[in-house]
Amino acid sequence: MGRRSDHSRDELHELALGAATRIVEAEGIHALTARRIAYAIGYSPGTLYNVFAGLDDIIIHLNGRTLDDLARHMTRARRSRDPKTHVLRLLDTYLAFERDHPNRWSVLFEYSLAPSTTLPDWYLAKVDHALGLVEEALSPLTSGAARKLAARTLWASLHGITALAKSGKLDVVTNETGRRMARHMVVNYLAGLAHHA
Amino acid sequence: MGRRSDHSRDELHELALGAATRIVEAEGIHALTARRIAYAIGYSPGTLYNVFAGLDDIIIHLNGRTLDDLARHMTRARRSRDPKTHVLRLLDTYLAFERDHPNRWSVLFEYSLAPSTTLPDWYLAKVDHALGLVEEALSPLTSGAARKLAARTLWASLHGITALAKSGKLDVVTNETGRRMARHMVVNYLAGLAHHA
DNA sequence: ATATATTTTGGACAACGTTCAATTACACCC
DNA sequence: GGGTGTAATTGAACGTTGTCCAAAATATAT
Repeated sequence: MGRRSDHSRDELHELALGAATRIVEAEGIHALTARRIAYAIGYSPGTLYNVFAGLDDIIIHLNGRTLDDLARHMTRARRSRDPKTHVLRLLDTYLAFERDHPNRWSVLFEYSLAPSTTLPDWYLAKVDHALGLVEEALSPLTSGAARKLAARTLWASLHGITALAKSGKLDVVTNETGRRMARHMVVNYLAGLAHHA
Repeated sequence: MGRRSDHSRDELHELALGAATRIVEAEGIHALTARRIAYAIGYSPGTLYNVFAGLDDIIIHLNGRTLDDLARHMTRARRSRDPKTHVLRLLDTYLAFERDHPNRWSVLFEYSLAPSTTLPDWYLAKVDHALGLVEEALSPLTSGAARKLAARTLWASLHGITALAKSGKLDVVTNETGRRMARHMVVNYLAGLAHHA
């Protein structure tokens, strides 16, 4: 079969990412193969390679989308002038997203692409945007480069807690313990920040 | 070829893990295949499946060994009655291990085995042992279940910082920034702990 | 209508984890 | 020593995988 032009390049891009999202959401990254995505949208594997550089490229785009969704979800947190209150609310939205989309969360953070491949700029911009939400919450407490550092530290720490709790690598059983650890970390870290300031 | 008895079952176990360690250390987990391990020790792929349940099993054993090495390395940190000093020294040994064995560190923390497979007890015991080193440092500050929680929170947070810094997912460039974030987190978290106590 | 350009395909390739019948070497007994 | 049974080892096979590419088919331009 030759040229079909049922869909434009952009439409194919969109279709493929939609199918990839559904597959990952339902069955995790193990089920995400080039052939499955292709057949799910009614095309052949080769077509995907006209639109994407490869499966890694698809996963990066998928993660970009997940990052957008996560950030959008976090914007629903009620704001507060009190950093602790604000960050804890952000934490709740973060954990709710992870609870509702565990497989996409896993791909976003746990999938490690081939070494020495750097993430594209548009992706890092999305990361910055999500981090901006945390920075905003910290603004009464600190500013400038220190605030950027603090937001990244918080973000990475919460990621570590969620990741290890989820993987069972901490001998931590219940889901509730993960949330307690995360809150515990936020409360004490912010107390330290406030105390040092 | 039939029975050779060049090596006992235990020797094969040891040989395979040694080869796996070398392969991962040199080329990362992508290079770790059943065939490569087998040919590296002069046996065929099938033989590995008499000794291990599968590649995942090999990786778990490999990680157990890495965990031992990491814990042994951390015991070299000089102790201190001051929790902050002690934990910062543990952090230095941790980061030194990650610097010297980046690929093994990645496999230890970033490799996610198939979902719903729980880690064996002997593995969790090793985790507990490493966590015990952190608990020890925290003993002047807290005790019992709170200390266990604090040690796990610290460990997981540092893991998150190291992991995200390493993967380039934080728009953080230099290695030095990772260390600064980790120290920043330890200092403020412990200050919060001390302040709340 | 013809020619050119662009999509799409589907099979090919090498490599993967894993399995297993067949083969071979060892240990034991007489 | 010779025979027998057991256990270890192999290598080919299976069904996958990501990726590539010559060929085919369609859209577009002339």
